[in-house]
Amino acid sequence: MAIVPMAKREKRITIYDLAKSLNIAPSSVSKALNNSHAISSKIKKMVEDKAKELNYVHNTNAANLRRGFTRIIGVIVPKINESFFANIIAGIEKVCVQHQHSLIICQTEESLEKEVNAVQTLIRQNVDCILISLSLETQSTAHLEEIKNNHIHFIQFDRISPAIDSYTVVNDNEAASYQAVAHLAKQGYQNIAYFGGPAHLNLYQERKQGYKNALKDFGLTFYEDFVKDEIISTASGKQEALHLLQTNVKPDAFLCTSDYVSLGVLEALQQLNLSSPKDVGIIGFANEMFTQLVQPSLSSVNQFSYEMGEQIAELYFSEVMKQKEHEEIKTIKVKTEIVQRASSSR
Amino acid sequence: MAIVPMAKREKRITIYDLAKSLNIAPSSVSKALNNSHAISSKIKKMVEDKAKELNYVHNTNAANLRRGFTRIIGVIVPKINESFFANIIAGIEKVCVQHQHSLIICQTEESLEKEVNAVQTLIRQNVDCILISLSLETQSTAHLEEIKNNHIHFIQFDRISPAIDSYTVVNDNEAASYQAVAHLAKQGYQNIAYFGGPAHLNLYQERKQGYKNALKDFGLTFYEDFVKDEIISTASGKQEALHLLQTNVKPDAFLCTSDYVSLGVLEALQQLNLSSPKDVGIIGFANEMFTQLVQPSLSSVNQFSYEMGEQIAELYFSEVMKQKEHEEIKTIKVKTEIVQRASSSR
DNA sequence: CTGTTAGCGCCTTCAG
DNA sequence: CTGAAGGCGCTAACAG
Repeated sequence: MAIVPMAKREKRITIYDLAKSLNIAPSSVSKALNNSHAISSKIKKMVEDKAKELNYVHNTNAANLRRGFTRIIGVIVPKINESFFANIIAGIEKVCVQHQHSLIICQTEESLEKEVNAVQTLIRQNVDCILISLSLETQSTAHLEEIKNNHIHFIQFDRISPAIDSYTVVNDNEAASYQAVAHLAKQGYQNIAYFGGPAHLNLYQERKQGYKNALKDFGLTFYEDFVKDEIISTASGKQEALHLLQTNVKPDAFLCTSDYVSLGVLEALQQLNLSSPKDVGIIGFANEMFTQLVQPSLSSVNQFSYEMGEQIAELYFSEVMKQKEHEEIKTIKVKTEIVQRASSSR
Repeated sequence: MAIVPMAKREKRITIYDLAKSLNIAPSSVSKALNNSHAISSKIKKMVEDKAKELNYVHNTNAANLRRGFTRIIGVIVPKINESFFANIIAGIEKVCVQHQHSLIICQTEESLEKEVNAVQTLIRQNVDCILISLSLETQSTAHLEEIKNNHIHFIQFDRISPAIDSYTVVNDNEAASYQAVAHLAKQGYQNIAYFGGPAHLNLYQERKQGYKNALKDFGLTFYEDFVKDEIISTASGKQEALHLLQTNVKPDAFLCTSDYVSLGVLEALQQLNLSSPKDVGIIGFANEMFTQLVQPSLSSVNQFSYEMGEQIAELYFSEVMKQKEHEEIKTIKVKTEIVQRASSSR
């Protein structure tokens, strides 16, 4: 019985094949395909045509290995499917495509362990740059040092650690928070509570600071009990609001660092038969889609997440990429805007 | 004046460095690092320790080039920041991490041109598999053929083209739509309109078919004018609803293939001083977060997007990856569920 | 402007 | 189980 030969998997077309069939040198083919100026437009044309004819596909991998860089950017976020981060990724992607770069995306699900793994993976993939927003768990930065040690550029955004030197792109959180409180104060609210996230994150410290500063500037009383640092979900927002609203000295407004928390506060009000904005003012952060759809509509700080994504990527292409090591690093502040809706308008 | 030498950029540590410093062969190092069985655990240990000591970083690029595959999966979606797709991506990512694979993400922004480019890019990157949901514009499939020609696995999901053979992961759109109409009928609605997307997409054809079948089975009248195929935004939903609700024979319910369209219908009702569910029933698709927050809350078909993402990836790892070419392909249907809320409960 | 040469770092034969 | 050799496909450096 005859042995049936394996279907031979046709070999990939390489620049050598093109070179051979055109009787020129492989390096010339390479130059032609890379649009080098050191090649005649005649050869360029020949090569392009032949490449099309033979269905040549450039092997990015081989080129990467040879060149030492990849035109790939790694992005690490806590959750891909949180609209704030999804928007940022979309913005980054848009700009990266313009610059012919690809994007590898990792999510940490708020776990330091996964964040460390993600960094590892991206380093091994030889990405040119890592764009990262830290997980809630992250307090150490050894893994970020690894990025530097491997001479990979990196930019922190939104949830950053000041413990490590890097380019950063953030909102002006202190100012945003200040403005939110100022807004509440102007609407006549006097006892303003702050529901923020874990204080080890810069971001929340700044928001708290802006809150405190505004209280002082507007002559409002600061109540230690009104300041909560671990409120980041609808459930915890509701629970804590229920608690505070049944004490002696109660808040008449809430500054929440997340719209989801605002939602929880709103639920608490409904349960207590209080109404917003009449009894209690609410303002959140992120300007999620749903804030304009609930009753009453929720005021929020628009963080311009999509634009933040664009700016992160643009920062990379305009400066970081070109930069020699040990140059001056830079922080970009992305504008914010108070979106006043029903929940804080009285 | 002396010439200052450039800071020499220390060279990357390779398996050769490890081999040299341990007095063994590079191939042994490779085997050790890859957990080959053809190596003693003694050497394995030595190598691992030395790798740690010298901060060795595996160069995935070089390995990819040599091996011919990359453990990278490419994902192409219309929009990263649409929650349906964001959830799918998140689900895919979760499973890929478990299998030590990375994800390159591209968005087409509903443009065929960008879709073609994305496919190109991913092919050049030597991804092992492409997971794709088509743009609204996509009617040709030449670029998908290219994927096959380059022997790259691929799976279509949600917005698929039947014009090309491939694994697919979709909802049972016809059944979902049928159940939605059945639900409306049971609630006593009789004149049910259908607001769908472009009919060249399979997905919408199926939903329309399910709608038609249900009308028939429940003895409801089919009005040609109640069927619209290009309604995919809140604005167009509102506009078309305003139109239909001011004709002689008006619908008393709307099946919308998107929650955003449902929202538009709701706006139209408010403008016409009609109320839902009393006057008009509404049900949408996707079970977006906001559907439970608006007044009245909106019924919707839950498509289990995150789970769909997981299943797509699992399909790849459990079958597609292992498959020889020209084997039987397969379609996975992801369950759906009618989420009944106020807008269709009377 | 074109061609030659020499690796990038790794993995996979195949010998021993 | 270990080692030697070769090449994945490309580009950069240099020579002509």
